Amino acid sequence: MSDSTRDQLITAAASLLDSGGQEAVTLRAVAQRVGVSHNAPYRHFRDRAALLAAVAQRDFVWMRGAFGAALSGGPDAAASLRTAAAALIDYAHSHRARYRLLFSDRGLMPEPELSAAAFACFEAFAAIVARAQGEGALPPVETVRLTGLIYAAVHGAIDLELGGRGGGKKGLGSVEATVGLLLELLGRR
Amino acid sequence: MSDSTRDQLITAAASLLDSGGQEAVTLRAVAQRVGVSHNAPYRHFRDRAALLAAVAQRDFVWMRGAFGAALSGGPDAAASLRTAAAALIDYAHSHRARYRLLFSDRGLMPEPELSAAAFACFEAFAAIVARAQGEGALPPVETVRLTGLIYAAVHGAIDLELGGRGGGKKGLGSVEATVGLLLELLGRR
DNA sequence: ACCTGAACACCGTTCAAGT
DNA sequence: ACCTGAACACCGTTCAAGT
Repeated sequence: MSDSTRDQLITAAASLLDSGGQEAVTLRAVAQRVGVSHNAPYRHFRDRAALLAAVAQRDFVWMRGAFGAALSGGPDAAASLRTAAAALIDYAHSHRARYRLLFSDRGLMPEPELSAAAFACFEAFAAIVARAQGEGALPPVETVRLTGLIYAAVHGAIDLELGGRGGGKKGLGSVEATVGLLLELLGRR
Repeated sequence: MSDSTRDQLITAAASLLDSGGQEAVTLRAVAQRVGVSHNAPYRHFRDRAALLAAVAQRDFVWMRGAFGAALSGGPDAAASLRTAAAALIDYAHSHRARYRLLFSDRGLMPEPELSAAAFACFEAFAAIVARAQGEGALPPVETVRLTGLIYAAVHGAIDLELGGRGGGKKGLGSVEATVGLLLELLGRR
């Protein structure tokens, strides 16, 4: 059984994002990869943005699963937190354009299903933070706010690097080092 | 004395960024605002990216000045730090597309002058962090790394909000609140 | 229900000229 | 040195048909 045309279009778009970035994802190139005419995608997606949203949707679900696995897999919540952050960083490095599609792209969020998937992903991360707070590895402030802070810091470090703003001459270390510093400083009490 | 055509093109591009975002900045629209033919910009900029880089360059210089003013204007370094962060947040809210151009856009940084301006801006921010450390308001870790962390967190909070990822349902507060929480937690020792 | 081919309006960029 | 008009290759999107 082969995938449906719709699934093939999503897969082709994701692959083009990886190999050539956002600008490489033209509906014509996507259609060509699947072997359909250049406007066949309009039978499955409202427009280009909706196709990209479908790619993001799929990845948000995967990411949520990775966070869930991190929570149940570590020896303690602090380790789970580091595992989750590492998963996010690895994903960003392996799929630069897709990372930005999920976490930076404006004009994608109106899709309600996508917002829900993004929210579920955030909640899975928050569950790890909550447990780490319970274990005393993070300060006992309101969990949502603390999660928002850590999420923002990790995202910011990744995004600056992807945009070429973190590079060598500024002297700031890797994304991993920045996140490590944050967790270390938050852990001291 | 009117501005040079080059300056007028930069101003027109910045204005279009504010009113319609990146996609509104077509060389044709820019040229039309200035009253020249649609390809006159090529006499002043290598291509569209170079024009956008010139906009970013101008704003990086302004931002560096704002950081410098924050450093010399506050009663103490902690206040200067909050002023600098507030300036960044205000700029992001007032010029959404321009903020992303400066801090997220890939494929802009190759321009060496722009990299230098971005670096100078970061250094001005680092000077504030260093003084805050000297006053005991921030932990005594390596200044570059701490600056990178704070920069990343502020940027991440802003970028998530600009991308629609910070919004209401997640329950995380405003960018100001997130940054405030970070500085509060870093200040406890 | 799904797909195709032609067409439209729009871009960035290049080029041969013009002053 | 700076600007113009025509042209090229490329897009997203729409539409009238086809099976």
